[in-house]
Amino acid sequence: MPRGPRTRTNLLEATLVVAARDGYARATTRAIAEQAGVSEATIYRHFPDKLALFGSAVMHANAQVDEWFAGLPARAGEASVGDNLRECLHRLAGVKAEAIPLELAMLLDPELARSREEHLVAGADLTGPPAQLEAYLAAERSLGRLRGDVDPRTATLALLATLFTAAIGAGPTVDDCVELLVHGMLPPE
Amino acid sequence: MPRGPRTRTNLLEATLVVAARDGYARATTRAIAEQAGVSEATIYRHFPDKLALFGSAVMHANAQVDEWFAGLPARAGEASVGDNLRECLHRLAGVKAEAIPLELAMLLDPELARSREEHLVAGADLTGPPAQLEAYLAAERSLGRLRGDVDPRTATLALLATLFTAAIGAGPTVDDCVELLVHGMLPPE
Amino acid sequence: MPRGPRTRTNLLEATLVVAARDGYARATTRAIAEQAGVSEATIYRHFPDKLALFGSAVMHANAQVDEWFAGLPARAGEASVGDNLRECLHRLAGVKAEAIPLELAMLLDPELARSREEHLVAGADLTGPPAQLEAYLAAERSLGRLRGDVDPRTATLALLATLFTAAIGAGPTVDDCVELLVHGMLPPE
Amino acid sequence: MPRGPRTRTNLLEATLVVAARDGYARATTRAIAEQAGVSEATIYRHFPDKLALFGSAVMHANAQVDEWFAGLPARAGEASVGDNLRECLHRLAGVKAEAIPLELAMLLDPELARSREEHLVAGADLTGPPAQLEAYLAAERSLGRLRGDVDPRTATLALLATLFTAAIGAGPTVDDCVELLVHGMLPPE
DNA sequence: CATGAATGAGTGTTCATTCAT
DNA sequence: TATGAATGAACACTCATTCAT
Repeated sequence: MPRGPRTRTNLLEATLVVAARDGYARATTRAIAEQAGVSEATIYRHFPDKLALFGSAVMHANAQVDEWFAGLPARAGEASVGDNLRECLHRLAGVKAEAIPLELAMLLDPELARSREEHLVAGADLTGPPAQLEAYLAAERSLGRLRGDVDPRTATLALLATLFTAAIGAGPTVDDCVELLVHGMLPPE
Repeated sequence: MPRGPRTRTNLLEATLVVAARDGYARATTRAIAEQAGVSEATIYRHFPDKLALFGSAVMHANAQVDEWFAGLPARAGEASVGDNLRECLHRLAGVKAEAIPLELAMLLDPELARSREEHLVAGADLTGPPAQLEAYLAAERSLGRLRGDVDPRTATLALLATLFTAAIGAGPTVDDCVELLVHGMLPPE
Repeated sequence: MPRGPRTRTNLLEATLVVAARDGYARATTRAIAEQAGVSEATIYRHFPDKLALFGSAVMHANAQVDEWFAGLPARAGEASVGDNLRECLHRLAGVKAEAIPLELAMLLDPELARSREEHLVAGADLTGPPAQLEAYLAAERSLGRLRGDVDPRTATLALLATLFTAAIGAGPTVDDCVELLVHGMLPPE
Repeated sequence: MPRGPRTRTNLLEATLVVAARDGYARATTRAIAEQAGVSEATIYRHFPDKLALFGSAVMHANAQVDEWFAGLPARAGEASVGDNLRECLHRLAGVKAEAIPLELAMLLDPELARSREEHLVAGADLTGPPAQLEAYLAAERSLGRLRGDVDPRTATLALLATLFTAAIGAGPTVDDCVELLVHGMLPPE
C-alpha cells in the first residue's frame, strides 16, 4: 500500500479507536494524530476539516459490512426471517462496534444534522445498511413472512435502536433485544 | 418562590433547553448562563461544576415523571400491558423530550460512566423510571400477562432504546417502535 | 469583647493563618472568610478592600512586639549587644512567625510598594520595630559598643533579611544567621 | 538561532521581565505572551503549564552564572575570602537581578515547595550556585581562612538572604550587607 | 451587624486550523 | 508528503467586590 493512502487509513482507524476509547468529546485532532502516529497538520492534508474526517471514519467502518448488506434484499425468502435479522444485527454490532459511539455522537449533534448522508439514519431515505435492511423487510413482508401491519421503516429503526444498548455498555446484549422485536414482527403461526 | 431556588431552577431548565437545541457540545456555561439570564459566575454559586449542573438537570427533568412511575409496579394486572407500556414510553418521550439529548450524550461519555446514578441506565441496577418499569414488567410476567421467556431487564432496555429514535428526529414515532416490542412480549393468545 | 471588634479580630487572625498555611496567592477572600467563620461580605463591613485587610493583619501581628521594641533604644549600653540583637530577632521570628509570609509577599509586590507604611521596610524611613532597631544600633555605636564603620540602616536590613530564611523553611535557624552578623558588627576586643 | 528555540528563549526572558516589573501575581500568561510578542497558546507549545514556565525561567537565569560558580570551590585559597564572597554576591545580585523576585515568590509558595529543585534553596541539599558557594566556604574553612565555628550551610543562607534586600528595593546595597557578614566570618587577625 | 445572591473582569488552558519549511 | 510552529477563539472556572434584605 503506498504511503499516502496508508496514512489516510491510519487516520480513519485512529479516529474510530480514539472515539470509542475516550468518547466523542475527547476525540480531538491531537489525540487522533497521536494515535495515528502522525502530526496534526497531516490530518488536513487528507481531510478538509475535522467533520469530514469523522464522516469518512464512519463510512470507512460501514464499508466493511456494506458488501454483505448489499446482498441482503435478494435473500428474502431464504432461511428464516429471525435468523436473518439476528445475523444482520450481529454483523452491525460486531463489525461496527467501534464506530457506534462516533456515529451516535454525530447523530445527536443538531449542527451535524445537515451533513447526515452515509450515516445510520437519514431524514427521508435510508442509505447504506439501513436502506438494505428496510428493503429486505419490505421484501419479506410481500412474501408473507412478516406480519402485514409491520412498517419496514419502523421496524428498521427499532432494530437499529437496539444497537444503542451496546454503545452504553448496558447488561443485555443486542441479541437479546433483537429477539423481542423478532417475536413482534413474525406473523402468527 | 424565593430568589435563590428560582435562579437554580432557571439554570436547570436553561441547561435542558440549550442541550436540546444546540447539542451537548455547544451547551457551554456561557450559553446556559445567557439562556437563564444570569452571569456565568452564578452557575458556580449553585453547582460545584458543570458536570454537577448537567447531572442535576437530568434529575430535575426526571422528577416530573418520577411520581407517575413510582406507582407503576402497583398497576400490574390493570388495563392491558400494551396500553400501560405505551403510556410509559409516551410519558418518557413526551415529558422528558428535552432531557433525552443531554441524557444520551452523558451516557455516551466514557469519562462520565462512573457518575451515572440517576440516569437512564446504570450498570448493575436500574434506578428511577427504568427501575420501576423493570419492576412492573416482572410483576406482569408473574401474573402471566407477559411471555415467560421475556427477561424484564432486557425488555426494559429494549423499550428505552426506542427513545433514541426520538432524540435523532427519525421519522417514525416512539409509539410505532413500542408497538413492535409489545407484540413480541405478549403471550400467544 | 463586643461582637463587632471580635469579628474584626477574627478576620485579622484568619488572614494570617490562611496566608501562612496556604500562601499569599491562595489567601482569597473566600478562604479567609471561611477560616474566620463569617461570610465574605462581612469582610467589607470591616475593611474597605482586601489590601486594607492585609495591611491591618500585618499591623495586628506587629502590635504584639511593638511594645517591647518601643523600649529597645533606651536599652543601649545594657547587657551585651549580641544578646540584645539575638533577643530582637528571636522575638521577631517567634511572635511574627505567621505574619512573615504575608509581609514578604506584600513587600515583593511592586504595586503594593506605595502603600507600604507600617511594614517591614520603607523606602526612606523605617517604622515600627525596624525603626526602633535602627535607633538602638545607632545608640550602641555612639557608645562605642559597635564598630564605627557599621551603618545602622544597613545592619538593620541585614538582620531583618535573616528572617527570610525562616519564611522559606531552610535548615539553619534565624539565630544561627544572626550570630554571624553579630560577629561582624562588634568592635575588635 | 532557529525559530523554535528562539521563541522558547523569548518566553523565558519575558517571564523574568514581567515578574520583575509587575510582580508575581500579575505575571499572567497573557502578560508574558504579550511581552514575548507571541500568543498565549504558544506558551503551551513550549511548556506543559505555567509552573513549568516559571521553573524554567529561573533555571534559565541561573544558567548564566552557573558556569562561574562551578569553578568557585577550586578557587579556595586564592585572592581573599572577602573579595571572593563580594564577587559571588555581586554576580548573583547583578546577573540574576530580574530573576530574584520570581525565585522568592516561588519560594514563598507552600504549594510549590515540592517542586523546588534548581531553586535558591532546597530542603536538604543545595544545588546550583548555592551548592558551589557552600562547597567553597567549606574549603576555605579547612584552609583556616574562615573561622572554625562558622557553619558553611548557615553562612551560605545568610549570604543569600542579603539578596532579599535587593528584591524589595531597600536603600543599602547587597554589597553593604555582605560586608557585615564577611567581617563576622573571617578569623581574628 | 451580617449575609445570601449576584457579577464583570479575569485566570490558565485547550481547541481546530493555518502556513512556512 | 509531512510537519514544527504558531494562533484566535473559546473553554470551564475563580476572583474581589456590591447590594438588597
